[in-house]
Amino acid sequence: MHSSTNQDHVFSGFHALSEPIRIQVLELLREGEFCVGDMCERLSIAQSKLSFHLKTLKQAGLVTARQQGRWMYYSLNPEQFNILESYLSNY
Amino acid sequence: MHSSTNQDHVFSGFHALSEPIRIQVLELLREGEFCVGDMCERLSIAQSKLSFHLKTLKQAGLVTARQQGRWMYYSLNPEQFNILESYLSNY
DNA sequence: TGGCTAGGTTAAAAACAGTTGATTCAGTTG
DNA sequence: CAACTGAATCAACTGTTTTTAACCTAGCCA
Repeated sequence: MHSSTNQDHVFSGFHALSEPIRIQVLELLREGEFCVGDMCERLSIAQSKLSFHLKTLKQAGLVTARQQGRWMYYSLNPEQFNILESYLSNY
Repeated sequence: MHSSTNQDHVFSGFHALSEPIRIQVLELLREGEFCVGDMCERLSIAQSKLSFHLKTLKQAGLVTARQQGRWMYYSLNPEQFNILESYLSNY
C-alpha cells in the first residue's frame, strides 16, 4: 500500500500540519515566496519562534528554502502536499 | 477559500493523524468495524490507553462510534478524510 | 577590517500530550 | 436486586513540544 519509510515522512507531515502557527505560515506562503523578516512582520511573531516552526515545516518537506545574500526565502513544496493527500485517499 | 471554523476541525484532524498508535487504529479500522476489546487485543494495547486515543480520533471526526449493549463499535468516517484531503488540495 | 543585520541555534522554563492503574458507570444476566 | 463486564474517566506521572531570551554566524557595505 505504502512503504513504512514513506509513512515516517507522512507522520512528520501531519505533525507539522497540526499547529496553528505553522498553518498560518503555510497560508501566507500561498501568496508566494517570503523571507523570514517579512513573515515575522505579516504574522506578528518573534523571529526565533518563526525559525523554529520553519525548521519543522522544512523537515516535514512542506516548504523549501533558498538563500539569497543575507535573506532566506521560503516557499511551499506542493509535491509533499500531494504525498499527504494521496495517503489520505486510502481511507 | 475555507472558513476558520473549518480550520479548527482540520487542525484536530491533522493532530489526530500525527500519532503512531492512532494510525495503527485507523489502519485496523480499514478492515471494518471493531469494538474496543477486540482492538485492544489486535493491537496489544491497554484499554484505557486505547480509549484515550479513540476519544481523540472521534473528536477529530475521523471515526464514529455506535453502542450496542455493553459494546462500543468504532468505524472510519470517510467524509472527514475527504475534508482533510480537500484542504490539502488547496496547496 | 569593523560594524551592522538577517536569520539560525541553544538552553531553560512553560505548556501540552500521552501513559498508567484505579475507579466509575451503564448494560446485561442470573 | 446483585454480581459481572466492557468501556469511559480520573489523577498522578512521564515525556515531548513550544516559547523565550540570549547568543552565534555569515553576508554585506562603509
